[in-house]
Order: sequence, then C-alpha cells, then structure tokens
Amino acid sequence: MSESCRHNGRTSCTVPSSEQVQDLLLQAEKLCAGRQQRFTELRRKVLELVCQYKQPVGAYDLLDDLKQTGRSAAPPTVYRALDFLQSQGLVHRLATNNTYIACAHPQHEHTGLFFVCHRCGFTQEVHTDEIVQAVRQQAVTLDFTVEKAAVEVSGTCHDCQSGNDDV
Amino acid sequence: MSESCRHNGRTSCTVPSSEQVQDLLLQAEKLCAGRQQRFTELRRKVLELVCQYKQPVGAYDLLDDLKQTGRSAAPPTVYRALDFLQSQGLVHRLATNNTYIACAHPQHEHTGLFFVCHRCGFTQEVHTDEIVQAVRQQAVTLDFTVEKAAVEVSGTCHDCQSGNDDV
DNA sequence: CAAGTTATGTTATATTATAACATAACATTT
DNA sequence: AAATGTTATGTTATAATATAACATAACTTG
Repeated sequence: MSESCRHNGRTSCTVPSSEQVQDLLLQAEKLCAGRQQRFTELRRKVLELVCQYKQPVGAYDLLDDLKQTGRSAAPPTVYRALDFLQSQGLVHRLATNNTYIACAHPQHEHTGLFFVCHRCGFTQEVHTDEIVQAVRQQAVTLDFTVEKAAVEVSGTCHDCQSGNDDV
Repeated sequence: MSESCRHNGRTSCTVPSSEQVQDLLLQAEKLCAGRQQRFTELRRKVLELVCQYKQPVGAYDLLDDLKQTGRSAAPPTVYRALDFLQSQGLVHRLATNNTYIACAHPQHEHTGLFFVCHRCGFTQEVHTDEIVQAVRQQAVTLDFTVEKAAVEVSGTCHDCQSGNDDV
C-alpha cells in the first residue's frame, strides 16, 4: 500500500481540505497523462468543483456552478465530465442518492465504500479490507467476475447520535 | 428448491418460481398482519407483479402492468406501494439501476447483497455473513449506527463468462 | 496539412420520482 | 350505526436525474 495513502481500515478517507485541492488536481493530471487520457480544462474544472464540496454533490448543482463561471454548460457537459472522471477513478457516484464525490486516493483501484449519515449528510469513504475480501470471496463462490462493487451504508454518524441538535 | 430459508452464505436467494408466488404472497400477508400493517389489494398486486418478474423490474414497467389489469394507476400508485413493500422488507430497491426485486426471504431483517450481471441482467441476492460482519465492524470503528446497508456488485455472471453468445 | 479521432456545444427528450390536494376506505370510540 | 380520526388511494402536475442525437471544434497522428 502506497506511502502517500495509508487507508488501512481504520483511517477514513475524507475529501481533502481546500488547500489540498490543487495537489489533487495535479495528481489527477499526472494520472491521466500516464494513461494517455486527456485531462481537459472542462474536466479539470468539474473535478475542482466536486473537490470543493466537502460532501457529495448533485450533477445539477455542479451544472449551476459551471454556469456561474461564465462557461456555456448543459446537462451533457457535466455528465460527460463526470463519466470521464469516474472512469479514471477520480470521482465516485453514490447511487443511493444520485450524488458525486471526489475520491481522495485515486492512486489505486478500489471499491467504493461509503457511510452516509442521513441526518447531516456527512459521507465518509473508507477502506476496509475485510469487506473487500468478503465480497471477492463471495464472487468466487458464485463464479462471478466483479467489475465494480458499490457499498453504501446509510445511518447516523457519530456526531448526530449524541442528541446534537445544531447540525 | 426452497423449503423454508437456508441462506447460509453459500446459498443464493433467487426469486421464487411462479408456483411459489402464491406462497410468498401468503407469507407477506401474515407478516403484515403480525405487524398491524395493511396488506391491501393494491400492495398485494404490486408484490405479485414484482414476484412474477424473475429479474429486477423498473417502476414504470410495473405501472404499465398495473394499467393492463384495468385498474387506474399513476406513478404515485406504484411508488407508494413499492415504498410500503420496501418498508416491510418484501421488496428491495437496486439503487445502481433504479429497479426493484422481490425479497425471497422476508422473514428476517437483512442487508441487501446483490450480484448483478451487466451482460444478461441476471441478479442474485445472497447472504454473506462475512460481508455483513465486516460492514458492522467498520460501523463500530466509525461509531456509526447502521440503518440500511446496500451492497451492489456488478460484473459478469457465470453463464456470461463462457463466451456464451446466445443469452 | 489532411484525415481520423476525441471532446464539446446545443437542443430536445427520456426516465425516474415526488408534491399537493381531493376522495375513499378503514378503524375506533361512542 | 354514526361520528371522528387515520391511513390509503386517485389524480394532476411537476421536479429531479440522465441520455439521445447531431453539429462543431479541438486535438492527434501520419
């Protein structure tokens, strides 16, 4: 497991703080370059927007943001960019609530594991080898070739359990 | 096949064969009665329709079917019935493709674990204690109270791997 | 620079789901 | 059984999410 990323089942992978966004964009640029993929201005911009949200964001929110920047934009503009970013593992889609979130560790392939608080919306991406292994083992049993696994757990986060009313 | 329910991590839970649908409806009726929930004609009908599909089905397909029966029906008709059926654990929603599938073992609470073949659409619900336990353990680590966990794995099923072109 | 490929712009529309409010059916108490 | 409250359904409209289809622009490669 890479030095720069120590997600070992205890460490949560939250969205980077805003001063880290530039780093992440640079990293994305390098990853794409290495794969002969075009990390265009539009794609960079969409990734930047996704990163700036600390939480999952809807496609139409991103579309509004894009329009704010003066650039012409329609739904396909943002959906195509999101498709590309997902294909490169830079963004995950949360199927249970139709939102998108930046991946904090795009260096290595992984299944998306999310814990989503349905009270405050806080969403944590985690790495849990046990879950990944269990899914893989079940796939072997079924003779099923896994392409993509999505694990989305909804419930109440730490902060929202403690009768904390002011979220 | 199914006697009662022997889902032990090796047994896949497929949708019951059509001669079993009536059993499942009876079972659903009893479950609802025991919970003081109203298993109305409409809800029964929608569950019956969902059961008759061997595979996940979209809400609007169900709506079309409902209309076929002569009954008046609009989107809320089917969505409300599906919401109820989900609340009773009789139906699962597959978030990754916006479809609904009957639960073959509504007797006991469980997280939905699905392997979906993106070639033929074949969808298998399974029980895997290892996955459930791993998710539970991670939740404890995060101090997260799980309400609902969805695991949806997409890939290629056994039959579709073997260069089988005539699916 | 010519030709092929990939990305983006643009318009329209498909698909999925819910809001809001009226009516009907059921449940409970009297 | 009538009155009342609650839950379910009917109905119309619309919101929210996503894609089709085709034209143009920008890169890429020989």
